[in-house]
Amino acid sequence: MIKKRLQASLDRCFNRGVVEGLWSAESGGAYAVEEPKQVAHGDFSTNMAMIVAGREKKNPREIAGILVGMMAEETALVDKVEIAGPGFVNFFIKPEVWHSVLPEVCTQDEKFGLSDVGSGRKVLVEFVSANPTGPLSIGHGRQAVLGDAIARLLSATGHQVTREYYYNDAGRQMRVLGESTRARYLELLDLEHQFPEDGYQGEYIREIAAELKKSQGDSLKDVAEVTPFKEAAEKSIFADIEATLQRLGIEFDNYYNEHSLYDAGLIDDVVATLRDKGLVYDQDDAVWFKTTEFGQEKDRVIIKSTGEPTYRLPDIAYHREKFKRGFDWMVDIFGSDHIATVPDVMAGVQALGYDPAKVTVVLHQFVTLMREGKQVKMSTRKATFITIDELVDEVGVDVVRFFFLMRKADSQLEFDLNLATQQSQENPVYYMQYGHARLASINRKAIEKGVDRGVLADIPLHRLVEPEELHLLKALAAWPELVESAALGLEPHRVVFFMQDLAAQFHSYYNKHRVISDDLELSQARLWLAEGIRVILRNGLNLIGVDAPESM
RNA sequence: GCGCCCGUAGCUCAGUUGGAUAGAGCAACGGACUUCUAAUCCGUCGGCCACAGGUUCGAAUCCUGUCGGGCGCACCA
Repeated sequence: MIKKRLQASLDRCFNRGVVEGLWSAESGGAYAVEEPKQVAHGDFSTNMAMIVAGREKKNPREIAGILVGMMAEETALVDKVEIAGPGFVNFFIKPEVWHSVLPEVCTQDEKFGLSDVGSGRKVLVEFVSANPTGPLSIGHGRQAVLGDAIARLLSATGHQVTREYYYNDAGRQMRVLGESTRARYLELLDLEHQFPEDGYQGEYIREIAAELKKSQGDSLKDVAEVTPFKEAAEKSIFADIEATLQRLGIEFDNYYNEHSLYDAGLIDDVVATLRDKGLVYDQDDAVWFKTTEFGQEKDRVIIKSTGEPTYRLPDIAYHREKFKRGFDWMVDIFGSDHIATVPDVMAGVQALGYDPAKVTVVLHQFVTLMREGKQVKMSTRKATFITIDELVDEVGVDVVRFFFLMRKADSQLEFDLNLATQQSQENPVYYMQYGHARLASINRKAIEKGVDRGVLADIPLHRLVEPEELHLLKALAAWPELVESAALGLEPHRVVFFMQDLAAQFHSYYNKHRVISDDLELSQARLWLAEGIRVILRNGLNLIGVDAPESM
């Protein structure tokens, strides 16, 4: 929030320079305000003089000098302005400005950090989208948590978010699922059966078959159709998936069935539209989409010679529907193994006359589970498969969510089970939760001791003079901007890192200074500082869907 | 062979649209509990940011190439 105020001041100076003919408007927006790593370089710093000087072919320090003169008039905000290095302009913010942050944090409370940068834009976040052929895997879990956190961030920043789960219950996969279920069913009845070669071997299929036997007896033994088995399996598996997601604290606004695209004739319509545009042709009994027109190496089949569409076609039709449904921004969250579909869908979107720039694909890399320093091998076919449910059973929801959000999406994620199960010390989840619990504990202690923190407006916040205190206040002030950029960049891991840093600052402060002391005024000021930190920690934990405990 | 992602401390990873002396956790070693929660803190050790060029006031960040790892490259999804 302070950074934005400074940015605004700087923009005014820049514009003034334009009006006064000191420089042209060209370099507007190209300069940055950042927080220097070195305290000696002030609270904020800008490279504006260097950027302007570069365009104007002038000496950066000369431009910086003009800027310093202008900014020195911003006395409400700035204490001191300095030129440094090759032409940086460093700003030292007045302490009372940092103090003024605290009432805003505490008054806005849960709302502090929320913004309306999204200005009500309609965003569709599509994630998980696993077909109901089995329990959610660890990889799905990462995607689920990532998508959920992104959706939370977007909601927090004034976007109108719809969470959608797209699935297909009609393809070959599902037929095999039905056949696998039937085989297990017949097996239970001691009847002759043949298990499909590429069938689903998981234990859950046996359970579904057992349920079927219980409810239907042997009445299905002569049914030629695979449908009842498929439907029973789908229903059961979907119920499990939803239960798993619910455990993780994830709810969808909408489940979109691929099949509905066929029912509504939208698949045929896409083909017809593309054909009209001359972007589709027939060859070898198949229908091809001229993806080469969109910079790809070769054209792709969208309808097989069997008459069945490939996955590309419904994907394209689905994305067209997203546009038609009026979304301003579509965020697709995919595992990296789906990377091949991205260019095809984008080409399709573009071919149909929509703007592919409105679709952002977040690709996440795989998760490797580590136990005792060794990778846990997983195979869908074999029994070594670990589900997200089992992982939650072992380490709990908070740890699972936190670990999945600790890394940026496009790096591979190593999930260390030994670390995750540790209830103490190294486990970074507890570090932040402990911080929150500690803060809550301070409040309880103050009440116990009869130290009333008083009314915020009357508290002498200028008593907060320690470097650690100003540093903490600075962090609180940075929270709204952090949320904003994490949201727009679709990067929840930045929230995690920010909070770890804040928690570290607090723990350090706690060990160095006492909040409650004989000095009532100072105690009150510090109690409110503690409250401010607690607000941010809690808001942050809420944002990533991790519990903020009052005590541990 | 081609495309995308990654390569930063012994390990796991951060590093905001290029910014000033590259950070954190873990591991290792040494310290701090009669005082608000020691699930904490403080200190020490640890780096040719894979490699080589280029772009410029300035590169871990951008461009090109090389090497190494992951994921794709179907008339599977």
